[in-house]
Amino acid sequence: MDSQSLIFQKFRCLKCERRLNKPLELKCNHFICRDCLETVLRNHRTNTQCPACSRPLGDYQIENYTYLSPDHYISRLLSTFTDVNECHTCKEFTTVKPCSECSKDQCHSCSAKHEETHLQIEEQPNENLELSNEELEILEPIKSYLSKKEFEDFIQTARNHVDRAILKQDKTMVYIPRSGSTVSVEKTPIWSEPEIYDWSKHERFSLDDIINSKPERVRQLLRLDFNPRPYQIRMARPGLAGKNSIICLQTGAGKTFIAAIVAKFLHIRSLQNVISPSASSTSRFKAVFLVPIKALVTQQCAAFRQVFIDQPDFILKPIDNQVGERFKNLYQQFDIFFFTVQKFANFLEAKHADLTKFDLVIIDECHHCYDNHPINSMMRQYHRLKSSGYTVPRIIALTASVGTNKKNAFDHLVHICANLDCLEICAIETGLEEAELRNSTNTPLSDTILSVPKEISDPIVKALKDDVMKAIASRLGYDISTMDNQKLENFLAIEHDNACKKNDRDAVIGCGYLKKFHRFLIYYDDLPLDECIKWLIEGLAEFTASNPTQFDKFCRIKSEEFLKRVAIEISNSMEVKAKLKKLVEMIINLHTVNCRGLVLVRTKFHAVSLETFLNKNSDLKKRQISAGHLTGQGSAEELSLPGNQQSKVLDEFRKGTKQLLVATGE
DNA sequence: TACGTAGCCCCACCGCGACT
DNA sequence: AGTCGCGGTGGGGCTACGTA
Repeated sequence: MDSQSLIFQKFRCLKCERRLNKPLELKCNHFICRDCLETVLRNHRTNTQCPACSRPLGDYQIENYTYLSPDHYISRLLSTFTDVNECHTCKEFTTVKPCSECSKDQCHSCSAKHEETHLQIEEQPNENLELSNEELEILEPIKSYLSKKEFEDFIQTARNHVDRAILKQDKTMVYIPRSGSTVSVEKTPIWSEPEIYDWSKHERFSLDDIINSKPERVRQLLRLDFNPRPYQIRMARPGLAGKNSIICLQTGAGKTFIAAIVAKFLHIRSLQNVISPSASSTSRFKAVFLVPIKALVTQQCAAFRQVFIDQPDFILKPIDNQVGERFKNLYQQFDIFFFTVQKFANFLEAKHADLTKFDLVIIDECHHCYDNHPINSMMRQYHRLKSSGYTVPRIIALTASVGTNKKNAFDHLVHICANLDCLEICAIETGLEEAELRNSTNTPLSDTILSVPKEISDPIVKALKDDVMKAIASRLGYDISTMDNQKLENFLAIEHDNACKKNDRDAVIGCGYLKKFHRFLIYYDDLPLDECIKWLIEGLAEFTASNPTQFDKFCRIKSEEFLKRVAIEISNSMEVKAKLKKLVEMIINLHTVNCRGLVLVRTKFHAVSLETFLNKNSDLKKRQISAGHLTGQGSAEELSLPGNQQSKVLDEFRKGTKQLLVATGE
């Protein structure tokens, strides 16, 4: 790095790693962008620290910053070097010029190459692609990796994939036509290859023996105890051939087995190489399987053990305690590792593990590889290593939902491909494979949307809105009569904040009451009255101050009036809500021996109270249907379920002591 | 328990184009 | 010129999840 770069290094923001924008000097003499400091303060709230030296920043207030005065040397220097910034292509901090086409900063050495990419795009007369400027911008980073032909193929594949994924009628399937696919390898159908490599006569087998063999043969060669499906073999091809690939397949279609087949092949071959004295490679094959959540570690590990059934000792069993330093020993002993991605990222960070020492990284649920997700931070390290000339592991990425989680599917897919360094997208082909998949997996028989008539004005809602809430609001000078749910929610949140800042006790209390009532109305929209009332009474208990003001008393009287009113309504034996009736009806209709049901709801409270409601229902009791609830561990509420209770509920559900599961998570 | 990562839903807002 | 509908965007508020 030349001296210029070293100086500019100093102008980097500690947080965003770009050139300082509105620089602020912290007490520890480190510099940071104003916006970045605000982010730090907002996100860390209590434990704010300088990103460089970890000195506490607790006494900083967003409102109190003074910008560095213009005569400060950093500001002065920055204003002199307006043409200094990070080069968009090589990421070096140096003198740059904005590109005349896309106005992205380019350094002197990159600008020519960069301009070429625009020329190439202009040359493409292919009107089928119809890329917008935004799309071209997205594609820019990956363009430099690819030849023109590869780039076109890639776009075509991405386009087809997205179109198919969006237009598909059957939501359980994702298609990708072979013609436009970048899976450009062998065109020979798997079945038509007559010659089969005979494992019994030779102790070695090659790549071709796997990719061109019938399932039975692959089973024999890889010593599996099941027949892989033909599409699984086809989708394993890029991986077997040493290419990074994204395997896009619906849940339950055997993504994990595809990865396992690749891993097993490479593993067997590496063992042969280790044994053979003439072999160039002397190290054993190492792979790591990364999953986003803990529960998947066990699940995927079990799937791998099924594939490595003859050599399970190479697979590290899931370990839930701290590994840390011990990882180095484990690395020697085992060949296949399973981790949550966060854990693995931590190992890398702490230098317990070294990415370059792995031959294969399998990334489950790879659609998360985006923005600041831990998977992506690991991939950033991968890219850094790759660009510095290190040998990096190959990637096999698994997902069921690429291109669907973000607002712009195309953008998402391309980002995922770029982030994962994958140019191959493997998905089910229309025709034979599609039919096969349909036969071998459980697909929904039907989906139905049931409509429930809107409830006609409920006396309880009316009483709360028109009487109680209105009265409290008008005392505070709010007009909430015209606000709908969302607006009111936002309004109350803001007013509550303001009141806290101003230390306006009455307004804080009032907003507190209104928020509770509003929440109650939202819950009551879906849930049985008794559960909601129970929740409300518990919630209102927090407003019993020791020395109540006039306004406190007013609010309390109002809410007591309301609760009395509700008690009367309940004693008049109100009808069960239409929605809930329909739910019970549906459960009874669909119920058969040994079947299970899953009810998905929005909040934890929904889950818990719906469970109670269902378990109380006499019609369900008669049929011996009982429900359990499953929520996340979340933060410190009594409604959260700790991990062990989660598995307990799931166990009951599997065993069949509970046939219904009410769970959060949409 | 606190924190930081993420997604989803809803609404307000904006710009655009078609229509009156 | 004004109105309407549409689609995209951004913010607020909620959630789940893993880690320390």
